[in-house]
Amino acid sequence: MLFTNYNTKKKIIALVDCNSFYVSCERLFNPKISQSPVVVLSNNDGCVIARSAEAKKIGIKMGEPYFKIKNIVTINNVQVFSSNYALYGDISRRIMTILKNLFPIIEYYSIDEAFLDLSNMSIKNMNNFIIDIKKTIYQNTGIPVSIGVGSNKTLSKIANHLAKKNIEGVVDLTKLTQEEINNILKNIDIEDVWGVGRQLSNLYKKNKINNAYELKYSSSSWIKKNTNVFGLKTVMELNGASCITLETSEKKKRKSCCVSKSFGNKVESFEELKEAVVTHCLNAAEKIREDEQLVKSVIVFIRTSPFDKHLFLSRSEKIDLAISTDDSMILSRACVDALKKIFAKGYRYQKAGVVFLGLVNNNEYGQNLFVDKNSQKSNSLMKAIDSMNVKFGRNSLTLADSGVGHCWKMRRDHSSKIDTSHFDFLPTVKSG
DNA sequence: TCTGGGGTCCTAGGACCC
DNA sequence: TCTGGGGTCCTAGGACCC
Repeated sequence: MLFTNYNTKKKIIALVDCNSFYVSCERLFNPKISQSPVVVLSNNDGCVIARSAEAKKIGIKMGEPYFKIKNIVTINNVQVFSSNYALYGDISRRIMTILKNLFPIIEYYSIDEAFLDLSNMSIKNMNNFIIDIKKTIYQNTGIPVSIGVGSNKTLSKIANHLAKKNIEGVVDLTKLTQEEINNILKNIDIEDVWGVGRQLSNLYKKNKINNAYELKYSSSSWIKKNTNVFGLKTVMELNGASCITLETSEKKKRKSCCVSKSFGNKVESFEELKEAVVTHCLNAAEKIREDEQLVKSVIVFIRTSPFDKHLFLSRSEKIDLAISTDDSMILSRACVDALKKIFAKGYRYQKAGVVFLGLVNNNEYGQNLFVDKNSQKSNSLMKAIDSMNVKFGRNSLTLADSGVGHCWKMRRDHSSKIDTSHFDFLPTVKSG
């Protein structure tokens, strides 16, 4: 007989997810809109990326282009905001800090979600316990959250999906019987299962797998043959196994870094494209320097709008650097070289971007025979630029190639302009 | 007129080696 | 001379997530 030292103790995983996060952040500083329908738009005021419950109710869909819903917005007096990622990032850090202090085993899954491992805690009443977490976050930040608990990540996602719909805002699946869980899974549409996107849900529906219950009891050999290991893991987790582990490392470092933006107005000239590409390159360079990483190769891509039926163009060029670097000068030179190779006249470009690949820690790259003596000088120059930009705002100190006019820059017609680092935005409290 | 941005991971297929 | 086949590594593209 084969013995393994698997920890067979049942896992307890909680997923904390902020409700309509970007909307909730805007409401924090604007309590007057706490009952109104509110939406937050993507960069360039392009699409709807967050909706309040009221906005959902009047039929505004996730990802819908803003220009298509302008009528609904006017008729229903919907409050519209351009996205303010500096604000959302700041509120997110506050919430994650609270959670980290309470629960050391935590995965920061996204800007508004975290997985907690509660397996080793002695919790008498799970429902009361997670209601307390919810209250603590609300009291300290003003952001409402939902919490779902299950025996693995996939089931905690499903629990959270249900928690969003009930009044308490929390759901615990760990005390339920198999039959009770199955009845719940029968009411979860296949496309609402974590890890099942558009392609997979089409495939599943064609094969008569329409809900989470049917996926749970589908043939694993069929799943293995027709999907990938992720598909299989999802099925196993629906069956209660724990296959997708928590990524709990303090700071997950990037493996790649991409900065890309659509233009506020279409761009045709090489000069303007160059300005945009260099600006994106400098922003990406600042990000990877903050994480103390070096870049092995860069990709530059440009494209016209996919909705523009005439003259569609999408091109990219990759350049491998001789030596991994974090030097803005070298990186932007490489980006401009790449752009020269792919630029074509006569197109109305809608988007440009820069991707850094092969990121490594800069201390892993210490002693290179070919690192020239100027690199130390450049190092201190980069540090100086970064600290100036932290002090005076992004792009305040930059390279001449990144331009100064920026007529291609983003549209943000609905910004709340809230800046949590500024005294003007401290809320006023009146007493007596 | 106007349709987001930033990530991760997996797989197939090519190049190369022995 | 033997020109098959297995292994590894890399990359582009696709799918997924929020």
